[in-house]
Amino acid sequence: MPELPEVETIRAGLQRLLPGRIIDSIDFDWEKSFPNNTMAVEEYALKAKVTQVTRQGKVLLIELSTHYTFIIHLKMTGQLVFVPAPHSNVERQNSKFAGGHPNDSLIHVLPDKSTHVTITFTDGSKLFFNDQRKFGWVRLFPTAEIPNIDFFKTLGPDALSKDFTGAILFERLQSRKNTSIKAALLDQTVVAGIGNIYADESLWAAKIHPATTVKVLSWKQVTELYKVIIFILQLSLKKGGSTDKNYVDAEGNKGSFLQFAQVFRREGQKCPRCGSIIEKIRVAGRGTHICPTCQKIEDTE
DNA sequence: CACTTGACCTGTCCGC
DNA sequence: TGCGGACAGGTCAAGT
Repeated sequence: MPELPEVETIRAGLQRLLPGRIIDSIDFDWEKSFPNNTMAVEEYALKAKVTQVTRQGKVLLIELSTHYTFIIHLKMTGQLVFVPAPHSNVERQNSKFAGGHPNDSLIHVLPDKSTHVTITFTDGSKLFFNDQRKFGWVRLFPTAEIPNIDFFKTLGPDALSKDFTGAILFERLQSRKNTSIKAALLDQTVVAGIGNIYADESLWAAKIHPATTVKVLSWKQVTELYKVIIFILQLSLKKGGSTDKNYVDAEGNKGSFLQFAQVFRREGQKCPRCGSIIEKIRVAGRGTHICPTCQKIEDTE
């Protein structure tokens, strides 16, 4: 369930840790976690240098000096954890890690049974792709061809980019006007980066019932929804994202945003705004958390 | 085309 | 204690 704040936190960590490193070898134990042509990997990934790490929505892009890029989707339980070389005192005594790497234990526990891809760099450091449920994947693509992939062609604006505004959200929602607002927010072709946690939190903050049909929402409501989406995503980014079960950042640290969540995973507790008991219902096939008092279905039909 | 549902997986929890 | 089944949720394929 890494969503935009989680993927961005990982990206920022990897951008500090990876550029300049040279890939020495790649191992994987599950074909679908690393669906790539062996020849292409040997020719364009091995001995390649990492140039930069970027992100589009929930997708991470590790760009290489060979003009190929690793496209990585973590789906629900994916992790990307960097571990310095076991005996690299230089790495482990730098300013941030003075006194030892904050997650020294990872050096000893990784790889584990959820590790499906391991990228080893020439300096002995490693990047582990762990994925308990095996839904995620690491794919190698020519960098120039990425914009032509269907997923990226249809991807909506990144929720934290300048291209995403209240007016744009309202406009893009018009293509999904007969579905629920929750389903529309989860649709990555409308806006990229929102998943179940931030959809529920945003709709609670905007006082909109998740099952509300998109077409009945007013301009004012959509504008308010836009504002709270940005606020919540930025707050989560500051807190290092949400750790429910599996999420950790590039160095194995958990995020603390769920401590600040108002409704997600809080069924049975009081709504912080009105005191009603938060309920868990099902909308768009997903577990959905609402305050039954603050979030009423609007019926203008 | 718009929209919904099931499949992909494994770990966990709940009821019997 | 063990076992079946529901559930967790991002995306795509297949269905209506």
